[in-house]
Amino acid sequence: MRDRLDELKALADETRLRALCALRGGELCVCQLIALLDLAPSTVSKHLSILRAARLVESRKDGRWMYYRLSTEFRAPSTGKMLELLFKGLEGTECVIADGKRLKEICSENMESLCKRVF
Amino acid sequence: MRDRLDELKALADETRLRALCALRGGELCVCQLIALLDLAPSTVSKHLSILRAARLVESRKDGRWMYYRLSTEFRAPSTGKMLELLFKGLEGTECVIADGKRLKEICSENMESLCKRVF
DNA sequence: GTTATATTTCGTCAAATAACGAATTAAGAA
DNA sequence: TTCTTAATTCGTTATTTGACGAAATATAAC
Repeated sequence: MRDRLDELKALADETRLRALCALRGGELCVCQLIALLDLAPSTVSKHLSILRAARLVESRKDGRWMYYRLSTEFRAPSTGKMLELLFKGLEGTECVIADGKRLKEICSENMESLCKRVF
Repeated sequence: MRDRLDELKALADETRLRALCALRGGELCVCQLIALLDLAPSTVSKHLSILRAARLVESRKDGRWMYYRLSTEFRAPSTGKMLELLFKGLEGTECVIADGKRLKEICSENMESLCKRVF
């Protein structure tokens, strides 16, 4: 019950849902998520730590950069299926579409200059 | 997005999850839910109104009593499937088993005397 | 009608949460 | 080494949420 509640609480926030949707396309650097979500670095970092604590995302460090991606293994097998349904339900949402466009621009940007911009 | 968030926020609370699980067995009167959850009537009523606002439960009035049941139609088709997965993941949970036993006792009780007890 | 009773609404308080900036950490780059 | 920089942790503040009891509402019982 606790595990399932942690997952649901992690999902029940617009910013974190947007971050998860963005990660569907593959791993992203924290600075890219900061640019997308347009929030303070510390705020985004906190959101990511909540998602990671619920095991919804995993991370890897590469030099100065930290990359986050959707988890492939979850605390319960049903969680993965739930997420797929959730994402399907969110596809086509105004917000998700807008984020998708914005993310394309962000990903085309050079990461060094992106970091300069967001920090 | 807002609809989906309302649903997730409604689900991201232990008391409301317990109430939903209890309703899997069929509709229940508010006083039965009060007895199960062991919270103040006003508190339980608030939780139910949150579930209803998210369209996760429906209600019908019968005389002095108000009955709540799981919705059959949701805001999005995926919601029903998500709920099934969620319930499946919760089956066998210590808390859900305990509630199941307790609910049996509660349902065997006469409703008049149950109400006397909880109010 | 009046009274009793099941439920909801409202106001309040305490705890949890999301936001930020400042300080800290960890990893190149100079 | 020292400096820069990406990211996190910490401390504070404003907002949201969950709990309760008191008051209001609605319906049956008298």
